[in-house]
Amino acid sequence: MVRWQPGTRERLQAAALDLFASRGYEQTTAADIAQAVGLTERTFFRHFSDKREVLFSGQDLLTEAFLGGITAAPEDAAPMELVAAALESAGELFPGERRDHSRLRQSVIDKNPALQERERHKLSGLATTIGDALRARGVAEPAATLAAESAGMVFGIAFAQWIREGEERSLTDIGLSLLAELRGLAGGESGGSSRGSQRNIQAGA
Amino acid sequence: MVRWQPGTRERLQAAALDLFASRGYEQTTAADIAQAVGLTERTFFRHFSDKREVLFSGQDLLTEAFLGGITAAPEDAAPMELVAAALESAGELFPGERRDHSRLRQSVIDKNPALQERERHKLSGLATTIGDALRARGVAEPAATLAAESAGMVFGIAFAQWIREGEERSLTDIGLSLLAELRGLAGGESGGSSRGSQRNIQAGA
DNA sequence: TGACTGATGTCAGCCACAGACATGACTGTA
DNA sequence: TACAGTCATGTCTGTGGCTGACATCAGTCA
Repeated sequence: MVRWQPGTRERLQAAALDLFASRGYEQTTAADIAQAVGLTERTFFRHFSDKREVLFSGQDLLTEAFLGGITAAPEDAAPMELVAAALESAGELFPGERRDHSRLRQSVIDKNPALQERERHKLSGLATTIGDALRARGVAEPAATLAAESAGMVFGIAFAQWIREGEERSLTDIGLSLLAELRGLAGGESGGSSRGSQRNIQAGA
Repeated sequence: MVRWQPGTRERLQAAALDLFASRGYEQTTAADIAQAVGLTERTFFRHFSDKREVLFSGQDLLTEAFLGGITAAPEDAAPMELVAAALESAGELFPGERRDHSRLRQSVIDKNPALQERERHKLSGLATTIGDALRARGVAEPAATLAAESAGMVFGIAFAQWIREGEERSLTDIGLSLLAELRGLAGGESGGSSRGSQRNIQAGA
């Protein structure tokens, strides 16, 4: 098992993040990254289906966390409670120590539209998978799709807040708080006089 | 104004959709599309920033429709009411006659991940713009972001339903119905016994 | 020992896309 | 009429993302 240096993917990912952060994403070629860890461009593309993907591995772990939260929830949980359970479970994947790394990674993504596209796509795939899980648990349409997409949406907003400078709450706390806010927003009197929502708490509070 | 054939962009778009639909997206080169309307590849890329973009023009119209709905809403409308207004306004952009064209276009997109990425990205950009509009109207965070993303999310789901075979309701009807469903889902008793959501109406009903 | 496997290298090629410059209507103006 | 300016287009050339085909070669297993 030591025929070649192990952890090739990880070394490529680390080198890629380094180079992207220092030199910029577009200014870094796939060959640069490969060369940085003593490999060839061709090998890079054997490990990652495309150049962007080197920043987006580990998606499966996130998906599994969401799914795990749903599976572990009580049998009679309502859709939005399943979403809450999923968010809690996913939040555990991002302890405080990971915040700095996430920040660096996100700063790279935020500078490049192509990377933002991929990020959205991943989030969207996550929502699709959650939707499948909800339907498998018997949640009907369109509730399953709405709840699943809401989960992805809340996670995305929560994550963005989590890595904001000065933010100290855990990802789970932020996510659950956003979910509560959404419930307040959506559940509000449909009649139409909820000026109250204008003075809602700040996400950063 | 007739120096060159007018409507170059539109002719390129039509040719692209044709070729993508018959031959497949990846099997169609930018040069193929250009040639189909008597132009060169270079000219194609002067009209569209990249190959995918030829399928995604007209985004501005959609954005404007959403924004128009928000602007026209009563001063004291709650965030989710603004979302409803935006959805109504956007729905008008897609009358029944456009359904078939939308279906064809979507069938191409559904077959190619790269195109799906771009589609999500556009929807996400739309949500961002809506968020700005909501904040400009005084909606606080995180309500503005949540409402804006919800608008994009509902629009996306509604659109997918609108082009489903057999669907006959208008896009606006579907969108408003989904929004109502979301409000029911989210607003439901947070206590945790809404088994009722399992028998919610089908989107296709 | 020898067949086999699996990660890697090498080579050649396609295509998306971009910069630089030329062209050839057509327009406005003197 | 002539001449300069504009603008969409063509031409040429180059880079980088990505792929298929084939070779290599260390280690594994029969």
